[in-house]
Amino acid sequence: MIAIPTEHSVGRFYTSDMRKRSHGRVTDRGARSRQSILRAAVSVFSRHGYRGAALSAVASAAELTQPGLLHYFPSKEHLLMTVLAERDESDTRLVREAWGTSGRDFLNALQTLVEHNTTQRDLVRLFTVLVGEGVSAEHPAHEYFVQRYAGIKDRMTARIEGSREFGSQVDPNTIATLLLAAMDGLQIQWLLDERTDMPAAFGALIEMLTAYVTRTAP
Amino acid sequence: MIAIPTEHSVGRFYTSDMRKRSHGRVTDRGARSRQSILRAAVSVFSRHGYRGAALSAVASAAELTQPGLLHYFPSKEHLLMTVLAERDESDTRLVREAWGTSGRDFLNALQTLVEHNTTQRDLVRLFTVLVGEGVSAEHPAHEYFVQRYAGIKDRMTARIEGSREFGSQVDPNTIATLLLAAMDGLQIQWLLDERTDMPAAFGALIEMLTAYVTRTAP
DNA sequence: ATTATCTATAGATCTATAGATAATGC
DNA sequence: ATTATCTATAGATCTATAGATAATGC
Repeated sequence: MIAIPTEHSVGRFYTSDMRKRSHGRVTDRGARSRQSILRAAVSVFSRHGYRGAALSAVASAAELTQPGLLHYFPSKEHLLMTVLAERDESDTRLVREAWGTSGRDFLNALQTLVEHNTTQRDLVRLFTVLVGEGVSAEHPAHEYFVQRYAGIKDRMTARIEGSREFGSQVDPNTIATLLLAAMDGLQIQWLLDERTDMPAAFGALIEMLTAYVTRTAP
Repeated sequence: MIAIPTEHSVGRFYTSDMRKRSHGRVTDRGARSRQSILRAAVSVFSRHGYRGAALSAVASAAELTQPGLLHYFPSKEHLLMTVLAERDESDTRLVREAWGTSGRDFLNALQTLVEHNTTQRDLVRLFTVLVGEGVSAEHPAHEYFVQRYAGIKDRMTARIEGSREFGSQVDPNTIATLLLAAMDGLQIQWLLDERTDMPAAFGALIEMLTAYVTRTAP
């Protein structure tokens, strides 16, 4: 779930507003604490989910008291949204590079991403847990995930449409849906059983897909 | 996520022990209340997850007070496990029938299941939310989901191995992993955006898979 | 001066238990 | 008699605020 570029605005709301309180000053110490809190939040949220995580647990993992944490993030919800926004940002950077130009390169980029994710257990679990909670309309990150998935799928679809390797025999949107579904589903299985070979299974999908679209015109 | 036969024992522990308190008697009224609680739990858990759901919310949805609910289930955790066990059971029945004999029938049964799931939004959301929370080792249903997925994958793998339609060119375990992943991932997307066409995307996978295995020997 | 952090605490839940009362079934 | 259900409540959290003290940087 980690990656794939996104640029919706949820991030901006929550990332920037915090540092410009009163005069917008940030000391080095403050910047370090803030980062420490975000790291701790990834760890604690990924293990307990948003609802199961106590702010005090995040705070103590960041070596602060719980009100100390709230000096940087006005509420638990703000902390959550900031974690999501900042993660989105850093992952985006990573994938944009791998995002080739030909249809074949596109599939390779996805495969690379799946391989990369096998080294990011905490982050994968974070997104899997949060999107699980987030399918409920009541969850604070629900709208975020709705937007995120819509954006990802749109970009993937456009990417497939733009490649002549994919003939008109397959519907780009359907293929995008399927590729994304496979990535998410594999992560669930991998988190429940680390012996699950995500790259192998995803590779099989890509091979079948490639074989399918090159059937008529190889 | 709903279905696919399972027979591990988690269910037995939690389903049966409740009715045989002291003398094991159950009045009609009691049986109705118990069912009412389970129905309410599906609804509330599916909307708030296990962690976000308050017993009092389940109780009032079942038209009982919160201590009234605890007369039937000694703890929130027992209620959760019973919901999972009883759901497993009823879904199992449904799918066993559709579970054909030839490899083609197997894939058809899965397709039918995906179609059936589009009419079961609450149940699909229940399992998606709970498995999301459950990927964390700290969650009470973690072990349940580990066992459930292992069981499902084993049975799917065996089913694929037993069909001569699937040549030796594909690894049965890989295919089982991929099919299961696609189902889970599609549910996430469908829950986030109901316009997602799960049957179409899953059908595309089946078509590509079928084309792939019949490539050499059609 | 401003930022960072702490202690103390209000107020809201939430699970589970104790014990009383109402309903049901031999 | 036994089961079903309720009221009351203990005890444990958990978020967020108020207000004091310590650290930092012009």
